[in-house]
Amino acid sequence: MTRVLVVDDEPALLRAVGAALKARDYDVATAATGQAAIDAIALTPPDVVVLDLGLPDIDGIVVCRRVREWSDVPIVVLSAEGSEARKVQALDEGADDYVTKPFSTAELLARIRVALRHRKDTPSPDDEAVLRVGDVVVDQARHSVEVAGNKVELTPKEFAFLALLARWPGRVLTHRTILQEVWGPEYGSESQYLRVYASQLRKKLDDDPAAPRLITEPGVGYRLVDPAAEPAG
Amino acid sequence: MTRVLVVDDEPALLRAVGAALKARDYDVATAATGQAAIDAIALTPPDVVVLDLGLPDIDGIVVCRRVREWSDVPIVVLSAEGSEARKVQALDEGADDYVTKPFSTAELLARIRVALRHRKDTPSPDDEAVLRVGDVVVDQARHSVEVAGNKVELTPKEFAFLALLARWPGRVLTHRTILQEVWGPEYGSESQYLRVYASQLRKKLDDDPAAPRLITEPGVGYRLVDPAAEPAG
DNA sequence: TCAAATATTGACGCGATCTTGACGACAACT
DNA sequence: AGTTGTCGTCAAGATCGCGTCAATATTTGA
Repeated sequence: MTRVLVVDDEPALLRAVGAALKARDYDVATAATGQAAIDAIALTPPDVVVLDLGLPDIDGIVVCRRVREWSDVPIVVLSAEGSEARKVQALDEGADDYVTKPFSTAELLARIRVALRHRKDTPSPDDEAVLRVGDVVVDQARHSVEVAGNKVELTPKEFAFLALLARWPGRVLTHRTILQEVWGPEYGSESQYLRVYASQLRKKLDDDPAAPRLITEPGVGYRLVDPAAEPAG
Repeated sequence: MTRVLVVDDEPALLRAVGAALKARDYDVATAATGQAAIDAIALTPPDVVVLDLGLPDIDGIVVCRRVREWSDVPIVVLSAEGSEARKVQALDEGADDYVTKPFSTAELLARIRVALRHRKDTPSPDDEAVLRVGDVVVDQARHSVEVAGNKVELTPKEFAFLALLARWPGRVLTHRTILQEVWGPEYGSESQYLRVYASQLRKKLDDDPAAPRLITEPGVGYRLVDPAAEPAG
């Protein structure tokens, strides 16, 4: 769940903002002082911080600066002061937004959503989902398989079977595990399927019985040999 | 140099904001209408956009939404309207900040700095408005598509489907992913839609079964072939 | 409001894929 | 040697997913 840390010394405001956030299913933590806020952020980093500038111990802007030394957590500043200089200072010290009191709850929530959007992890293209086991290349993004440079056409179940083995190179996967991963959780004992598909895979992978890629572990399951791990084998 | 696009239909405001930005060594571009803004962002993507909501042609919030279809460029909204509902809507439609007129120049500049700070954090996803995959050209800003130089008319859903595939050239997008991106988060199992739209797209793209552009990955999803990535096919 | 464009849903044929049963090979154990 | 159980292989039938067309509902725009 999304964690929000609300920092303010007025219990009334904490209660109001906290309730609004909880109603939206956020996980809310609170702090009443600057030091408590810094400790809380360090101990259990929230996804976003709502920070009142008027704290009894440390100036809110200093809290911003201190936190920014080691954390990029989004900070939404609340303040009764509308002073332009103060706004500029807070924003330049690392605050991501500045809301002047009195503010509307709906607006604060919207600005919190914006802050969270910024921290949203990018669905980066760097998750190279290409598995290589020996001369077998399984590209999970393209759902394509190559063996020794030659493209191999696999059916959906064949692909799922091979990809599963390729994710655990050299490791034995039990009949039960394979069935549940490929066929679904309700399967587990239909090992005839495995024999059929292992056979088809060996055929399509052009597997040489003298130097097999797909190994049967009798009574247990199957594995894909990993030349990188056991060059002697 | 850092590029800022300022969008407003009041010359006075353009001049004032433009001057303040230029004095800080920003590279300033301007647009007076929503359409001009969208075109400018597509043509020469700025590092941040300052967008007035009160435009003569398209509503500023719609501009936000349109731009967000393909770009993550930070948008700082300006508005004379202080209405809470409008603020929330703009922020939820993709605006990163909302400044109510009259505003202080210093504050606007500080908020622009914040927006730029965010931009740096996200290295650079693909903010390309025009996608090219083989001989298919998808202009996300104009919602137009060309195949081998010929314009193709697509319905909104057809366009969204194709643009999604074009954003991930060569990659398989699962049925579920496509449904959620094109139809909405509440969809996920209506794969009949996909068959209908894939069929229509193939027809409109004049797809040759012998050299298909739109590939079905049985049991998984669809992908657009990327000749640049796999010339061997 | 009406007409056109678009989206949704149902029906159906086709082909690939999956499932199932049968059978022989092989090894371990009795 | 016989028995038993697992494995590999094959092939026939059942099933499922896909593409396609068309009818209906809904939305959009004038």
